[in-house]
Amino acid sequence: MLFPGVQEQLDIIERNTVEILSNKEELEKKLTYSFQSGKPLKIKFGADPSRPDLHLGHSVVLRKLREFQDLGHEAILIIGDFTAMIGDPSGKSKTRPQLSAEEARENGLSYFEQAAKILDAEKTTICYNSDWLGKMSFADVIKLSSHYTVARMLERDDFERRYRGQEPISVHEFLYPLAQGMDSVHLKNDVELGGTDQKFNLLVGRDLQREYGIAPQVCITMPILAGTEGKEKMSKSLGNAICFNDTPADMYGKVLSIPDILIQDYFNFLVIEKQKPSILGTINPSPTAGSHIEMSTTVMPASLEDLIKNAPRETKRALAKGIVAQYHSPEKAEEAELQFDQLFIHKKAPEHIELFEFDAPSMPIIDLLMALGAAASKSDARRMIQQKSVLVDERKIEEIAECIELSIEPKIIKAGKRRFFKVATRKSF
RNA sequence: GGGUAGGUAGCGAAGUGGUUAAACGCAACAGACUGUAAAUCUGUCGACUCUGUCUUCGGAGGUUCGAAUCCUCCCCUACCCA
Repeated sequence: MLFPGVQEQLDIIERNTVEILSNKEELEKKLTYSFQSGKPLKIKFGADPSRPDLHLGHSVVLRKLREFQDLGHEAILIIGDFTAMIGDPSGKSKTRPQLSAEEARENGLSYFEQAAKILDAEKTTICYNSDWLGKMSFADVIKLSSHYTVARMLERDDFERRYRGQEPISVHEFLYPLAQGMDSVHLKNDVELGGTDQKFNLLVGRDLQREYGIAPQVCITMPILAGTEGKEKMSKSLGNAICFNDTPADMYGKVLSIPDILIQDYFNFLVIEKQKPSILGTINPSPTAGSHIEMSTTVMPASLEDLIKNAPRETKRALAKGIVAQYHSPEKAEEAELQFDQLFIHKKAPEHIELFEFDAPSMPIIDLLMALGAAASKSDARRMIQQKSVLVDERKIEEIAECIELSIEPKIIKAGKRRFFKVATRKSF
């Protein structure tokens, strides 16, 4: 196995990271050993299968894992099915659902399928931590917990904050970092990746490896990506996430909606390194200065900072297109952009609208909205009509009791600013 | 085991016998505006057979003309003392 030079590897690995713990030299040593012996390093990343909807925030770490793969190292994705089965109640009173063994496996599989959009699936090792954690006896657990002290646990900033704030901390919450650490003991991995919020857990793994006589892992933390609203971290439950499985149109629109100050981070963390120049190259840095005059055809790609400053809109559009292209395809990205312009600039219905067919010659508009899932209740549907946000074939619905005639020829229903449905009958009456 | 404070709509949080379907904030939805699904402004935001009706304030009973508000029991959560 041939690896790139150690320095070259370091440069790639170090990019976009927040911290390398305990230090870069340790990583360098591992890389050097690997380079000389021809043995790939084992890179561990733990996945939480209780939330199998991957979003761009996850991609930051996954991308780093992919970079390791491309350098010839072994990526190990650990599905934390054991911990998911117990149900992690950290947070407040958010009784997390306890997953059954099957659900945990299923979610884990779904996680992997999504992660494969970034990882080299062929070269990824998947492990389920129930395989070893599930076999531990109570005695093993007590022994494990004896390796750590309460004081050290309380070093963790959120534990400390909760303790001082007289908020509850369950004993098993102390066990979570230890369980995660046991994964590292079991795998004997060389490096573990995680977001900065995982720093403590990563370090526990390092400590435990040492306690169990294994070479301690290097911990690499990656930045936490802000969500589309620009403040909180990206998270499905906060509703500010862009998911791998979002449709091209959704994804494109969501990227465009981020505040301008986020463009730089998104570009740096979410765009594949080698695609960056070509994306920057497509942006016309001075679109505002006379749109009909082509200034120069041989401009060097401007720097990202300049582009954001001078052409935020164009930069963001290129970013959005680039991201959609990654998760779908360049064609879909192009299509998403056209559709977006169509919808928001030209205020027209998109070309592809989902068709719903019914077995009735006509339906009250309220029932129709319910059936389409456009309204949560009849009251909700009523409200939408009262707010004059429902259009059938461009005609605004004014009457709550109105019946819509259905035919084989589909009608287009617009509910709100950007929800469209096509409705038709299955047969003629 | 003892004590204290609590459990209110998706979340947070007022209300402590009578215009209270329940203030306010967030989220959500809609409209206007916009390079944007951002920001801002405006409106909506329990359900229904909708100018009215019905069901909600941890659960079950009870007091009362009338209860989220008072009483009893139960369940749950947090903290303090042991």
